[in-house]
Amino acid sequence: MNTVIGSTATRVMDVAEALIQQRGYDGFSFDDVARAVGIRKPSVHHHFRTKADLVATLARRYTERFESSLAAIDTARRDPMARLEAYVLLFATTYAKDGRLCVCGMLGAEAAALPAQVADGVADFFRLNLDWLTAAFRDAQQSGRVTTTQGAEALAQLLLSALEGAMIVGRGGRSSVGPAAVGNHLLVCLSKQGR
Amino acid sequence: MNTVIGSTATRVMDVAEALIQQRGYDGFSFDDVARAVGIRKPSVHHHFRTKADLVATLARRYTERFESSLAAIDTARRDPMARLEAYVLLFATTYAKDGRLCVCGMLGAEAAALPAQVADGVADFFRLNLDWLTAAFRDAQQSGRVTTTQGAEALAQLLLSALEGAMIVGRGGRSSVGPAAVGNHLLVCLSKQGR
DNA sequence: GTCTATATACCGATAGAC
DNA sequence: GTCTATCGGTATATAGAC
Repeated sequence: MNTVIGSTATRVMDVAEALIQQRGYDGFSFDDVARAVGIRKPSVHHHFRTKADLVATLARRYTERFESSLAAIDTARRDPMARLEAYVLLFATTYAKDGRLCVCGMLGAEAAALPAQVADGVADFFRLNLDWLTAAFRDAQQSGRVTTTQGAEALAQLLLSALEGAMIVGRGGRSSVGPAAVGNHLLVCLSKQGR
Repeated sequence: MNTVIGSTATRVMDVAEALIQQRGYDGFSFDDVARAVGIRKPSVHHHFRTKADLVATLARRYTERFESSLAAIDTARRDPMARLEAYVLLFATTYAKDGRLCVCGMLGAEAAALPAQVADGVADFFRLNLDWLTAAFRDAQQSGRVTTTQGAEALAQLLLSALEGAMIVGRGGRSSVGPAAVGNHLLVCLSKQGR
């Protein structure tokens, strides 16, 4: 009996995900994953034929989990601003765990050097987020909680960019400021009260 | 007589800089640089003993050039909003050239896996930018062009994060939206007119 | 499903000739 | 300043035994 939770394939994805968030696609190897999981390198290949397979699968899982979180926010919150604040919290929670970056933020930076199937998965993540945020900002504007004349699509791009960028600036600048502070400051600026 | 402009060391840095902006620190090799410059791998080592030396030197040059650009903006523009718009243009110009990322944005994402001397250079870049932006936003607030109640330091973090993030979201999401659009939208939201 | 062993290629870096 | 040759290490990936 093994006390480690989850199948080997799941544990491989968990470890690879954390390594990508800290070091990027080119910054980790199958051997790194194998050591952390407690198996040998060829055993990793048994579960994922290539590195591209592993990361593409892992990116899809990441996006699906995000999709679930967005659905949960829609269910739990009615107020548009509360939904946007909950969205910021998704990024803040990731970053709070050892300064981990968004998986697709890290991969997005490396997109020009990624296998096509991985880059496709990254694009899907951003599309999902922008669509959800656009709807959320449209609601916020219609309810009068956000009064800028900017379009909802532009506000979605702005918030997503600010959150992804805050992780990188926070890490690179060794700052205590992260996506939580940056995201909430932006929401205050956009809301009626911030003026 | 050689028609290529600049010393070999300069050309090595130019090529390495472009490779970092497209692929990141772990995404290029001395051999890649050598081929592009038209020399052999050991000749690159003659100019820069290690990869860390090369990238740290290149990052310093990048920051110094940015510092010159900021000084030029201060000289050419008096209006605080015009200065901020010119700042956005610095990122937009970089991104407009084949979708290149900010050197220190890319390296910032990889910071956890970088040699110390490189990570130090990245932190210097962000510190320089945040200091300049903080002063610019303070001026903009004192002149009444920016009326949010948020502190200038927070607004500096917000704009820098939005610009760095816009490059990554634009690249990863294969979007036509980049730092120019995102940065200018933010400035409109923060300015008196945008309300 | 995991292992040992291995193929093949590339990495950063160095020695030493020209 | 550039080269050929090479070192030692590691990368992704596969073959085949258990």
